[in-house]
Amino acid sequence: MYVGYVLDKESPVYPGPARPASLGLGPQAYGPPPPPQYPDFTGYSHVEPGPVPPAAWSTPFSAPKDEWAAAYSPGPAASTASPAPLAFGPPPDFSAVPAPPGPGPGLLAQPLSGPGAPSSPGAQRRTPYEWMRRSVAAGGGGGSGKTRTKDKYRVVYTDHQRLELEKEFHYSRYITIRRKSELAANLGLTERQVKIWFQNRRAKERKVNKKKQQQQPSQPPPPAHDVTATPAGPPLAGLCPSSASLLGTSSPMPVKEEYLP
DNA sequence: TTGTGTTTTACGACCTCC
DNA sequence: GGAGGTCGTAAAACACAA
Repeated sequence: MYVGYVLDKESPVYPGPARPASLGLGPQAYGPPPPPQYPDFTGYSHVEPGPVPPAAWSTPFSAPKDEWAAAYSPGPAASTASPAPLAFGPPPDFSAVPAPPGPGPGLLAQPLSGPGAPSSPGAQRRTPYEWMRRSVAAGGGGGSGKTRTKDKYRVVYTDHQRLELEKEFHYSRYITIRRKSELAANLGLTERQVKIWFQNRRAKERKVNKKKQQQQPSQPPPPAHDVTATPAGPPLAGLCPSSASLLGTSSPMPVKEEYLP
């Protein structure tokens, strides 16, 4: 099935910039709106000219966004940016997104210096997003030769890689094929890695949401339009059996009315 | 320093859609 | 049949208390 998988395994995890940074994740990078497989899904369109960010997730994800803003504006540099709402709108120029403290100028404006790209040197021990600094000790992430079992291993993504992935995730829970390709090229990851990262990220979000709901059992279930979880849930009932099961009464994942059949 | 709990990559199984 | 979704899980990486 995964033809490229073998190649992935045989090649360095971080083959290096596959494309010049000038490839740009600019406006065009947000290319075709919703993934073709989700024709009904418009809330996270990359080209939607509407409010920024798309109202669809501005509310449901307000909390995460706050954390997001806090996490990415820890220092003076943050003054130039409020990554939260602004960075994920149909960005006039994505490269304008401020860089996190550390690696350098524009996040996507410069090519990766490699897997070992330095990460936030000034990061503190405990930050809202610990991952922002974790990879430092891990040898800058990928390609450090970390071994697992015989042919299995896992690398630690660099801060920059995570940052960009998070940004994309906050813009849209489901990445388009095109964006996945571009992101992979720009971050020196494989498309497979990007895909899996998004899968894991969604899983994490579901887990967090589930936890939140369990912690607030007394609260009435949120209205259907209150999407506290996977708002984009492209699969939804008809598309994904797993998600469909989540739509049941016991589901901790309320679904926006407009996405319901 | 070590033990333990949590988070992060990565995969396989299974499912649906095209 | 391929691609990509969820779910469950393994194991490395990491944080932190003792």
